[in-house]
Amino acid sequence: MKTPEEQFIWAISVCSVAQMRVTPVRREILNFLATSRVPVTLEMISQAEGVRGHCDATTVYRTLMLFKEADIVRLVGSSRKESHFCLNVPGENNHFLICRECGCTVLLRLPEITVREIAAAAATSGFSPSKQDYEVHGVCNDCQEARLREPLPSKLAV
Amino acid sequence: MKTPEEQFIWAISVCSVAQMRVTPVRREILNFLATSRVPVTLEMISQAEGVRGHCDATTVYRTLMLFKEADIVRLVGSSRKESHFCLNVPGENNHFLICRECGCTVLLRLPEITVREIAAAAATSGFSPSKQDYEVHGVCNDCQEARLREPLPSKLAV
DNA sequence: ATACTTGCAAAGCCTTTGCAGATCT
DNA sequence: AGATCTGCAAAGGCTTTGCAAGTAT
Repeated sequence: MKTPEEQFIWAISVCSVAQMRVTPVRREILNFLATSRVPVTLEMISQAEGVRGHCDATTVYRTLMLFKEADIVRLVGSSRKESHFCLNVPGENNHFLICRECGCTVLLRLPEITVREIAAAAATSGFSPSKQDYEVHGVCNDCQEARLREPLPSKLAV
Repeated sequence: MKTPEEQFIWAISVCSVAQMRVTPVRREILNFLATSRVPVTLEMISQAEGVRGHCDATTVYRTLMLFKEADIVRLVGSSRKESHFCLNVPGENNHFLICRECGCTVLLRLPEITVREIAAAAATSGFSPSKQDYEVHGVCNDCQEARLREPLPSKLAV
C-alpha cells in the first residue's frame, strides 16, 4: 500500500514519461486524487483546495480525460449521475463498495485469496486479469436505515 | 438458477402484490428482462420485439423506475453513458464483468466461497450482505486486442 | 367514477467539443 | 516560434418531469 506521496510521485512521473506537461493545476489535481481514499467526482476536484478558483471545470475534465488515456486514473462506476475518478496506481488493489441508493463509496478490503479467485473467474471470460478492479454494489448502512425510517409508498410496501 | 419463465412469473407476482397494474407493455418489458442474460439499456428494451412500436421510450423509463422502487429490477453500472437494468430475482446471484472500454457485459460465475468472502468483507463496512451484486470492471478481450492494433497516440505510448 | 398509465413535448444535468488567448519548452 | 494548456461558451445526449388523454379496476 503506497502512501499518498508515493502515489503522487508515481503519477507525476508517468506524466513526464508520457510527455505531458506537469502544470500547477495538474499537480493539484493529482495531489487531490492521491490523498483521496475513494473515487471523486469532477466537481469535487474542481472544488478542492488548490484547484478551486485556479482552474476551470472544463480543464479539470480534459485533464482527467488525458490522465485516463495515459492510464493514470480510471473511472469508477457509481450512481450513474456523475463520473468518479481514482488513481490507477499499479500494484494497488483498489476495490470499492458502492451504495446503490446514495452513491457513497468506501474502500473494500478483500483478502488476497478472494482477489485471486475473482481474477481467475474473470479470466475465464477473457477479461484481462491485470486490469481489473472490483466494485461491489449494495446498500449502505445509512440507506438501509433511511429505508426503514421512510418506507416505500404504501402501495409498494411488499 | 431460475429459468426465464420462473423469473418472469416472480416479477409479475411482485407487481400484483405491490398493486401495480400488470399491463401488456409491462409484461413485455418483464419478459424481455427475464430472457436477457445480461443487463440491458433503456433503448434495448424500447427496441425489443413486443415493446417496439407498442410503447413510448418514456413509458419504458418510468416503468423501470417503478420496478426499481419495488426492487424488481436494479441498475447495473456500466459505461456511464447509459443505464443498464436487470431483474433483481432474490436468491439469484448475478454478478457481471463489465468492460471499461466498450461497456460490454458478461455474466461472471463466482464460486460460492468467493461470494461469501466478498459478502463478509462488505459486511465489515456495514453494507447489507443480502442486497449485493458484484461487478468486476476490467478490459475485455476485444478491447485488449483493439488497443494492440491501435496503440495510444505516440506521445502517450509509455 | 377513480386512480393508475401512457404519449408527447419540454426541461435538466453532466459530459463533450470549438475556438481564441495564455503558457511552457 | 511551436506545440500545449486553459477558459469561456455552446452543443450533445441521456435522463427526468409536466400535463392532458387513455385505460383498467
